[in-house]
Amino acid sequence: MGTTEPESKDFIREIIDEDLHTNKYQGRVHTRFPPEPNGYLHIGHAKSICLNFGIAEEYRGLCNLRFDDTNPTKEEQEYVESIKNNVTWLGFNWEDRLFFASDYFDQMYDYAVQLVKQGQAYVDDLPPDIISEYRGTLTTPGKNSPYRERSIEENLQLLEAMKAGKCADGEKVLRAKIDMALPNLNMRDPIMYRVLHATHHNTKDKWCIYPMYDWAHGLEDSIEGITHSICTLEFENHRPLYDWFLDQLKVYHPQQIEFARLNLSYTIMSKRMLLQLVNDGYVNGWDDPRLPTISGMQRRGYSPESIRTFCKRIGVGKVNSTVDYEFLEHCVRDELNKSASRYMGVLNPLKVIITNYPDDQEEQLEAINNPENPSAGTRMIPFSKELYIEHDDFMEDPPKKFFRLTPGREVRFRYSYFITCEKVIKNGADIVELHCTYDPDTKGGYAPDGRKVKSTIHWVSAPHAIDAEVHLYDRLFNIPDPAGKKGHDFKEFLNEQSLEILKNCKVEPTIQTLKPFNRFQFERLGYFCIDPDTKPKHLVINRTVTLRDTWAKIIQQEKQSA
RNA sequence: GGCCCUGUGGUGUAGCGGUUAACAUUCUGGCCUUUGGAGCCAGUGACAGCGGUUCGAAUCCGCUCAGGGCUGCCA
Repeated sequence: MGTTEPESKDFIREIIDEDLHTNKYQGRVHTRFPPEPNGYLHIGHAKSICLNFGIAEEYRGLCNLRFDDTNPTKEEQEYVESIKNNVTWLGFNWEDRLFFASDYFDQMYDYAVQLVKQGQAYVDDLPPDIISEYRGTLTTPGKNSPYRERSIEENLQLLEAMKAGKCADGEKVLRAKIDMALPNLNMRDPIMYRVLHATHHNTKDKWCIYPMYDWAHGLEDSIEGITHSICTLEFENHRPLYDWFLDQLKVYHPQQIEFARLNLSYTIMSKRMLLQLVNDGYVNGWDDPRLPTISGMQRRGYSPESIRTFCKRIGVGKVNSTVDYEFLEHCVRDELNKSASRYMGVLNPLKVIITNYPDDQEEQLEAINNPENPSAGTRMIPFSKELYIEHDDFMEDPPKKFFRLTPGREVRFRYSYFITCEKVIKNGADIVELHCTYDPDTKGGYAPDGRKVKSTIHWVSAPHAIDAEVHLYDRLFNIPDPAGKKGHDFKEFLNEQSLEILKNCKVEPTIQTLKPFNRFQFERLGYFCIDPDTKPKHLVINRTVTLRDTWAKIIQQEKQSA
């Protein structure tokens, strides 16, 4: 099957094993997933969710869902709702541990006062551009602010004034007093609080100063008793600061561990870029099936299981890497192959008349729902004199490797009869209809005389067919790394053919029993799901991914060699 | 010309001083098949380089090279 990966632990689980061995946290394992509610979650976040919640499950520990909402100018309630939905949909449960950084604002303020009292934080009046200038550069040390040596008393009063709303945005900040000459820029008196007169989605107008990430994050972890604070590589240089704050405060001290975030080829993972595609109408909302957002993938037809398997199989490391999107597709196909029921649907219909089939007759034929899973049972599908087949399954003048229907050739119509094409009806160059005959002795698809056919094609009975609109999706970008092309806007590489809408599709009647988001396979075509925009008289179906298509590959190769 | 992190097939991972360097995916062949699906079999293909330690190095050490991150009152 190929889904059983060798038993080996990633470096994070090795660290946890070691901590358990040395009893560093009294046998506890407590992680957290800490999204900022400033956009929708994507597949990269799914990796983090699976890591954090997965570790908690494996070690019988706990994982908190915590919103890191320290910047009210970017955060919205809509995003917190979507994030909660996504985590639940992926199959994880935070139980009673839903937290917000903003729950701790009072406590954080008290800690800041403590640091001021210890002489390790001060209020700075320097304007932003000067603070930046004083910070120095990568290769030169910074300079001390002239306000750095204020008395503790004065700092206390000024901090209180900041909190009380006596300062305009940007007028003052609270800074940690560390060392302006340290090679790690993050340690050059980092800002702890800035003045921001903004309404917070949670605390409304209670605060007009908000904590910075570096100041807040370790405190959040400490307050919640987190043992392993797992974050992405770009925070590596922040770890000394994370440690410094907790050490100075002498509070419970979790361990920060950094791993490489996920990159996927032919798409983008930046929240900023995703927001742009959504806001500027390049896609139809955050849940557009072309987006790598969890909501988009859900709508596209990805199952939570397939995403979890994908996240597990890509592994966890410290090397920046890009996973082939083909691997993601492999993971969905692999999972849906086992779980999805099969149906028949025709995307580009070509009418077929079975000339020797009685005019008013119809039959119900038994079809297997899922050959990979006998317990999925069977269903009945109607057969009649007029059928639709896929236009691509007929060629009047076929190349030699084409096994499907051609003039004079006999093929099997799946689960029904052997059919021979006798006559092609054309309108100019367009093939509009096929006149065929069937062999009544081949009912069910077997010939009593043992003769074989080269191929089996799918079909739908015309009078019974349900009309459907099918959305075919392709990769969003034309190049593997649209975000990394220097000197170019990523939108230049948008794939114009990423969405193809087919309005004249014919599907078997059973499809009507399905509900939005239900996933299934159209035999020989791919995996699909019902779009939530489906209305009673208007069926909309999204294609998740095609089946592996060796015929398509042959055609492509011949085109290339021609 | 600073600091931090990282280099194993095309891609993603395993390897923890002795292995014919493993697995998955991709690609190429073949078998099988009432989905040109699935499944099965085979093949191509990697330890960044140079020194050192050692009987023995992908594994330990050093240097070089390469990639990534860091100069928001973003997270």
